[in-house]
Amino acid sequence: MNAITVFIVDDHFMVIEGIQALLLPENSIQVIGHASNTASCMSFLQHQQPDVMLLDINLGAESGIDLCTMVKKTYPQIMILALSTFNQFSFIDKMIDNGASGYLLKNAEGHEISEAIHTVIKGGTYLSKEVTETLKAVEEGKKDKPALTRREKEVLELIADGLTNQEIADKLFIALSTVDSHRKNLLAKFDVKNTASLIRLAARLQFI
Amino acid sequence: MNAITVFIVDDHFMVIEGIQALLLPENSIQVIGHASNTASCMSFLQHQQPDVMLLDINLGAESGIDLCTMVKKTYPQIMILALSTFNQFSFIDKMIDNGASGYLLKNAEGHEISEAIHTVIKGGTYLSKEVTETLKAVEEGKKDKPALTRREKEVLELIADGLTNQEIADKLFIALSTVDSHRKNLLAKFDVKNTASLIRLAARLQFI
DNA sequence: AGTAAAATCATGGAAAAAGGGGAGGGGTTT
DNA sequence: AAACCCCTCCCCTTTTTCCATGATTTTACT
Repeated sequence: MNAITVFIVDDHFMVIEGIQALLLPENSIQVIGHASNTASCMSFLQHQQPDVMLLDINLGAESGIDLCTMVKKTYPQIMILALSTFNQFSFIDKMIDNGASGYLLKNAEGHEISEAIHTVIKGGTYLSKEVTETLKAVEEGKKDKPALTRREKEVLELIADGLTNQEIADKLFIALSTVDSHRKNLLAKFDVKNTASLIRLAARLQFI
Repeated sequence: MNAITVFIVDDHFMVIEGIQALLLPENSIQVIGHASNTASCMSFLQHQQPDVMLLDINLGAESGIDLCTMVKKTYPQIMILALSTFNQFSFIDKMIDNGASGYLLKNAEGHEISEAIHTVIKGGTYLSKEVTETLKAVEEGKKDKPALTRREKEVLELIADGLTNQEIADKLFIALSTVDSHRKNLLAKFDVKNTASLIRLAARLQFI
């Protein structure tokens, strides 16, 4: 059986060296090259395609997420294993969406890398343990965000813009008392008791 | 002349391997060990002290910044070179404050590491080029942020926490009218006219 | 067509914030 | 010593928000 060929894309020289050192003792895996940016990666792939690609999601100014999409479009048979320091939902989600077969954190143990490579080559999906936990936490966390109605969002925005209830009423062509109602509902939904905490919480939850 | 001894602290196995691989050809530098957390680092230092320590600022759950302080307190002669993926002012600033002699980004070229090590061993300070630029940018950026006094920051935090002026006064053991004054000054400095816009702006400018 | 949710409006009162103006004491800088 | 900033405090007025309670009309969905 031939060794699995692996190509590494990372803008951190240290990491490329590290992965190579870690995979050296693995006879079933062979690192056939590496790149530190989009251009040199695509240029390499024109001549030779690995079985698995270890791809850092953060390539300095460039985006590993975009590169993932590009590679998958042209070479769908290459299995991509995302590599990242960030255990953040937005990244994980995007990479999986864009065709990655796994998400490996850089603090992975030595054996995890080869385990992940063997998993994805068989068509499986490999996620670091912490990553799985993050995905779960996000699912649960979604419940923490209050579900706002269209109008409530609108009013919230205007409050954050610094308008008073009267000004909001004028802008939306509704009565002062209506704005007051929406505002009360906002305070209730966010479970806060005044504007200051409302705005901070809304900001943290990315409503504004 | 003896080789410079180096100790590496990083929770990313790949990075440790990578640095070792990169420093291997350097005859003047010898890696004498590595650790991936605070405890094993301190325990190593009890038996042996390196000339230079490469210290990741982000050790998973632990903080490299705190470790830096600890090490410098007990072994002031060890030169510490901060290692990070993040080119962020707050980190850079804290590490330098806590006694680090340099700040190296992980996307450093191979030769940068040994260059940095040689610089700090001579008592100099080594900052990656991008880091220097960040520091400059922050200096300029400061002009956009209003300069708040100690007390104003304190009051701002408490407002954001949702406390009323009276509650803040009680907490800080000052009169209601004083809190009122600070609040008025905050509105003036941020050039806004009410709490909502104050909090949003403060959040965007990273005050809270 | 029926009903649940959302949006609309109202009244009245208490609490808090905003606006304006003034003032004294402590510390630092020039 | 004068100038300056910060922190402290006060008074008074107006505006705005917060709270309680209740009701009507749209809109959206089964």
